[in-house]
Amino acid sequence: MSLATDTTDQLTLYKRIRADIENRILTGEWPPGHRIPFEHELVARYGCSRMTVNKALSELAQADLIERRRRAGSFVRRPQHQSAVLKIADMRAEITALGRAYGYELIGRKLRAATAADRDRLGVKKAAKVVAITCRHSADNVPFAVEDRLIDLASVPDAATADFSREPPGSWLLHHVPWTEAEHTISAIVADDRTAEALDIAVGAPCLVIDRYTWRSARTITAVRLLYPGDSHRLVARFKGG
Amino acid sequence: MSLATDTTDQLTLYKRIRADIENRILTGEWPPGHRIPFEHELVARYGCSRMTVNKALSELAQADLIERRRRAGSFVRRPQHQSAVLKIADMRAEITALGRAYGYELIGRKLRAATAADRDRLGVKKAAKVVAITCRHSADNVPFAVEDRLIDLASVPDAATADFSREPPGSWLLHHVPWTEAEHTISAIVADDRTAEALDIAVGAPCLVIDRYTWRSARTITAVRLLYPGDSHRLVARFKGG
DNA sequence: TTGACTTATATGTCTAGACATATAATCGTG
DNA sequence: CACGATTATATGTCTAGACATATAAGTCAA
Repeated sequence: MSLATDTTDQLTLYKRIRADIENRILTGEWPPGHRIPFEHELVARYGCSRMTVNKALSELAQADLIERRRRAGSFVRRPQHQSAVLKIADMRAEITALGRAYGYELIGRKLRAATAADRDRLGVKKAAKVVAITCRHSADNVPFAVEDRLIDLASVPDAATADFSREPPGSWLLHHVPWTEAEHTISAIVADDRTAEALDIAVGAPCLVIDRYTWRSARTITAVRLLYPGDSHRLVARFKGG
Repeated sequence: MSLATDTTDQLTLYKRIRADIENRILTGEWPPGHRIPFEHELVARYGCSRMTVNKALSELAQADLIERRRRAGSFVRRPQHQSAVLKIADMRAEITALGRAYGYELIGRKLRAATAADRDRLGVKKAAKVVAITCRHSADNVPFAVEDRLIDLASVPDAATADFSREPPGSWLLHHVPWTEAEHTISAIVADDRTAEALDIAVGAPCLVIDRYTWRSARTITAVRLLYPGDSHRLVARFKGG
């Protein structure tokens, strides 16, 4: 089997080298732990300069496919933990992406000094002002999810005056506070009276719960709880890895 | 404000350049759409060769923080969709990572020709042989999740003879069929009699359901349904992005 | 056998060039 | 004005070197 003739693509050299090695790893020809040829060997094999193979190997290392160790060489990494990329677009995008009509309804909005429960939810210690928002998202006029959100005004003062009667707080935040980090907790509950009514489902029906806690460089921004009807299978995540 | 004096870290030059630009983007100083200085400008500013700033910019482009356009320049990208990295380790790792004792119990294992339902679950059309496995994972002797799995023997013939009485099929597969792709569907149900008994919870209690469908280069491998007690908040996902 | 020192070596970073290539901007023409 | 041809330019890739640095492996003494 030749090295690089299976795909006669118009690839640049370093991309071909990278693809060659990637294929060997993905097909299992070079299993985890296997030592990749040294850079100087690849240089000889492909007849190019070391910078070129270095670029290919560096990208493979960045993708966690190989591990590079000084003096020792480069090695195929063992499959990492399966990690799924869960796309949680903002609700409007999520629903319109499904080809359904997006509907939004503000149920409640309150500006208040943080209660003990608020502080706990946001993970802050000192007293602060917060906005509490409850709203509902619907798809084709059917309830899709209810949202219960807390925004820390110390981090996002503009949220005090923002008009959430038309624009969902998630979309608003996405445009005003980019590049955040977040932590998600996914769980299931059975609907209580209030939830059942909001989602138009039966009391005792299963609900999917996503708690998302968002911050930005150690500053809390918002905590949100999303409730979905449990039978809807909407959190689809694809992942690559092994 | 100086360019690179805030962090006097022992970083290599290209990493410092990358960090400088990244900071400017993350702080909002350079908002989406902003044009990054041209390579030759950065060369002048940092007093280095073009390959060095090119490496910094290439990595930022790989990380989707900037977009590079020939002749036009490099531009700060608008925040992508929030995407969460959902780590779904194999169950043993997941439980031991929590510092709890892992327990495994095979409940049933059947080798059979695929039924219509099996084919549907696996997403294959032609008849095939499958292994159906039901098992339970426990943490500190408390039921943690029940697993209901189907393995396509056409793709993984070894699974026919593998001993799943000691080793969970997930771990086994992870070691025998690396580098797969998968799709997850997350939903919620209420426990029926069988589920309630298996998880040692009340009938009607909420359960979190993860359906994972795994393939490898267009070949179906396995379909698994995991049932967790709904109150356990174990699917924690952190994400970065905006 | 163990620990400290030395050496060899593979990777990490960097340079000062080069040519390729896509494309924004300009210029000319109908 | 519209449209096609030309040009300028920023990025993309590549080279043939260089020195730095971490570390596996070998060496030697206690």
